[in-house]
Amino acid sequence: MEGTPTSRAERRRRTEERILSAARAIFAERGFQRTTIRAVAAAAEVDPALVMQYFGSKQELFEQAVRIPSIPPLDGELEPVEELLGRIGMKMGPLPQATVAMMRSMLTHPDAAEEVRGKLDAQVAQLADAIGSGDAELRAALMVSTMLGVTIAHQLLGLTALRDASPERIAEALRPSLRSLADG
Amino acid sequence: MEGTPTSRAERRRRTEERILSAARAIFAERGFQRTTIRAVAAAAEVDPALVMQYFGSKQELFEQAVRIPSIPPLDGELEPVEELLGRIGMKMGPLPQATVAMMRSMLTHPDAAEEVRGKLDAQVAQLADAIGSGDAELRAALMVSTMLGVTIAHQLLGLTALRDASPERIAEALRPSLRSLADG
DNA sequence: GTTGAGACTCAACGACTGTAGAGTGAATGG
DNA sequence: CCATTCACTCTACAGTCGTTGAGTCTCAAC
Repeated sequence: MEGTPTSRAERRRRTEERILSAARAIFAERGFQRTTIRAVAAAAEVDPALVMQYFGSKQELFEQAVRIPSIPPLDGELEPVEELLGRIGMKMGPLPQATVAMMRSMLTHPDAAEEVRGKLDAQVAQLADAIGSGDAELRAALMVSTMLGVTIAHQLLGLTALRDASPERIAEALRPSLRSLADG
Repeated sequence: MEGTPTSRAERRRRTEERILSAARAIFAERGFQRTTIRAVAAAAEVDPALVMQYFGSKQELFEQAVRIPSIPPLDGELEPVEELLGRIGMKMGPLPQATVAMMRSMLTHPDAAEEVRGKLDAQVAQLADAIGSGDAELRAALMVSTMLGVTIAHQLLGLTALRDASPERIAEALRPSLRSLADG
């Protein structure tokens, strides 16, 4: 009968996911340096040595935990600028923990900085392509930077004026500003 | 004859300043956690114990080293919005190391986060006052967040599209966007 | 010149960290 | 039923950190 619900492979998979999930949460809350293998292990109800056995090193655990989603400040697959502006609201909503972990570490962990810079650069290039005109790259970079700043202020720092504001309200207030950057 | 150029008090003052300067530089480069009392002491060519003797703790060293300047993304003493927009260029120039240290630590060091949040909140309130209309506070917060994001992308992350851009060009490209936030 | 203060260093502590290796016990496969 | 695999734990090492207390050496005051 297809074995107990917990076969060996299945148990392993679940433990691994439990560790990754705990890691994401703690990395997101404290950043790379202040996150401890022991803390992750405790949150996952597992021995610290097991974390090492599965992921090899703290750095690799971070990479695995943070992998997958893209940085949302202004992502979008070659969508026209107008369409993108219409979707800012969604991009202002709650972020995946992996993204928060990445952003929280980016100013103090060189690898995270490199990763974020790369992703943002890609968004800039893509957006500049959609804009087209003269100094499109600069203006695209400012659009991405704006989204980055608002996201940080809203989600990571918790500016009081933004803390209570709904994503929709923020998006609405922000749209003209971004449009003026896109149009030039 | 007013004594040799290095009186006792004078020597002490200089050593203290040398430590503070080294601390500012290293805190700015690595953030709070990754900065080591030993590294600061080495950079100041001093024994680590002396740093403790002068400042009591790493946390106090940080506070003293980072004290003084205000967070510049959008500071200004009750100046009218237009005047402020005219001065964005200056605010986009190179930052004081103390400010960089503060910003670099703000996502991973709770005390730095609290400090930055407080200063930015104050700027928001001040700016909202200058704007006046309906949802002035939200729009002021978005202006401050925008400056924050551009500053981070430019000075801390080094987005390639912004890295080479002069402060003046950035300011010029950014002005319409900020104006649209200020006007509503 | 002697004394005392004060700038500064030496050596070490205890705590915490990432990490490694040997071990345990259950479940798997023959 | 037995041998082996494998998820998992125990224990410990080596390094680094913030921090401390006792010391040294130099200069100023009497």
